[in-house]
Amino acid sequence: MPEPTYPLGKTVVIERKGLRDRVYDLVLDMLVGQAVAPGTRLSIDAIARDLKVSPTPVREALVQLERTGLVTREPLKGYRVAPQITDGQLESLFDTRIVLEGGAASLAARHADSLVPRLEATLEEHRAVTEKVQEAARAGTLSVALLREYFTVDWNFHHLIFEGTDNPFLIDMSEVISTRVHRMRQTVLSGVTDAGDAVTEHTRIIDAFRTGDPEAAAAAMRDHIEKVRSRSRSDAHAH
Amino acid sequence: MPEPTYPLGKTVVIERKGLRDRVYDLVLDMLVGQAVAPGTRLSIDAIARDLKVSPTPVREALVQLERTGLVTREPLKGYRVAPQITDGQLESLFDTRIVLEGGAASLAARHADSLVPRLEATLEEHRAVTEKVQEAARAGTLSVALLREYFTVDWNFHHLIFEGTDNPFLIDMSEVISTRVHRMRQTVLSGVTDAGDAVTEHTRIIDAFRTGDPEAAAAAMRDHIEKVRSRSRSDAHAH
DNA sequence: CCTGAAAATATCCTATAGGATTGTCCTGAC
DNA sequence: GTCAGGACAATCCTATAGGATATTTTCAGG
Repeated sequence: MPEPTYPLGKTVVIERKGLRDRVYDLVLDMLVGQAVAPGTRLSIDAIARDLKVSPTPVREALVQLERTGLVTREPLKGYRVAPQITDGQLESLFDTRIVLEGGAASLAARHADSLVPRLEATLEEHRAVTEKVQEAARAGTLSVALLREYFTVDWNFHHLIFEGTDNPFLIDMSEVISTRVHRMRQTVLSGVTDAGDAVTEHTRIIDAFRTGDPEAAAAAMRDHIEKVRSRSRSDAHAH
Repeated sequence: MPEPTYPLGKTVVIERKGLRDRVYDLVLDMLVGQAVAPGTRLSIDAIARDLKVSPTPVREALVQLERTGLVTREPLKGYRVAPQITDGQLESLFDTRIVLEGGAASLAARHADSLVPRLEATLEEHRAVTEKVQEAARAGTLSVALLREYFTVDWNFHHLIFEGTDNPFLIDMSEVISTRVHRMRQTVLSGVTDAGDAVTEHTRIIDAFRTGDPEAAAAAMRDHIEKVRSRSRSDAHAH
């Protein structure tokens, strides 16, 4: 006898998470959200007291966070917010992005047909938010919330391409890149000068996808990231 | 007053690890060592009883292992050995390797001078072990230990190139690849047919590094991995 | 013999307690 | 004033206990 089907529309899968996962989400939001000084101690007991939970789930959440590179651990000494990224590491991060995202673009070109419309939709959001940012910048009322929104839609474009590869390993690695990039933007505080450039470069990437040539898509992506790198350098120098 | 320097020769850094890290190492060795059936339950309490420790450090070790993809977790249900890799995932894994290792070879070519000698040394080991494997295969006395030794020296070559990039992010990602590749070889049990081919292909990679051309190194690496992929396919088909 | 529900067992998850280690502060000697 | 040594506090780490959830077993009814 088949069980009755309930007309729930889209069946929303209820995520059954334990305390550990909720603590993880909270601490992660705190790290990528408000800027917290690198090197700050993350006391297990203190966090537990703050969140009104026992230290046990907090410990497990921090173990999980350690793998993302956002926090570092010294045995018997505790956890700290990962130190500020050095110039050398920043270059390494861009090198890695060029390798990873260039390759992802090449692979995603296989499914360009279904990918391009989604990229266009995201680009439209990106364009809209960019206008709001530029407007606010002229008026001198550039809020942190708006900046965060801008970073999010910007990254959404890159993330879509990773998902377009349909490759679980690459998608997994994109998460690692994502946290590092977001954290970098917090501290370096760049990304305002390139408000317009990013949109036009993303447009070129979509154009490359439309040709269906994987190498063209990869080249457009590499070119974009190289330009982000050079803009980032001049920002740092202007500091 | 400078503190006295102790003539300890090479100062061995004593790793201060807690119980958690030792449990992690033990379980990891068990997973990549002896073949354990995918889907096997990893009971926290059972492992704790086996190792004569409390469940707490075991839980944290498993949280850490979850990030490597070797084990999966279902909240409130427990941990399991990650399921057998599917054919589609295997293709994705090779795609990722081509992207990642091709890019790594390109970047490592910057330091080709210091890298080539180390690659040659590892290749020599690889060649020696290969002969032992072929000999044993002819005699019909191919032990698991010898096979594991072969896989190790084979991977050492690839790992050296990652280290040659001097890029912490790429090196980190190579670890993820490493565990997956080792686990795949356990189950697929390939790698015997290509005993000779791998050495010659590695030789060609070194030759490419000698030219100093990053693109040549990347191409040689991509070519090698593509060949490993096709050999893997025919092995699976022969099964 | 098979089906389905209820009890029993095993397991996961969180909380609490205590030992071990590290960092800090204070005192006293040179 | 500077440095060494010791006591105190804070923190990490492991162990144990108990509630909550999942799984297995048992058993009654068809």
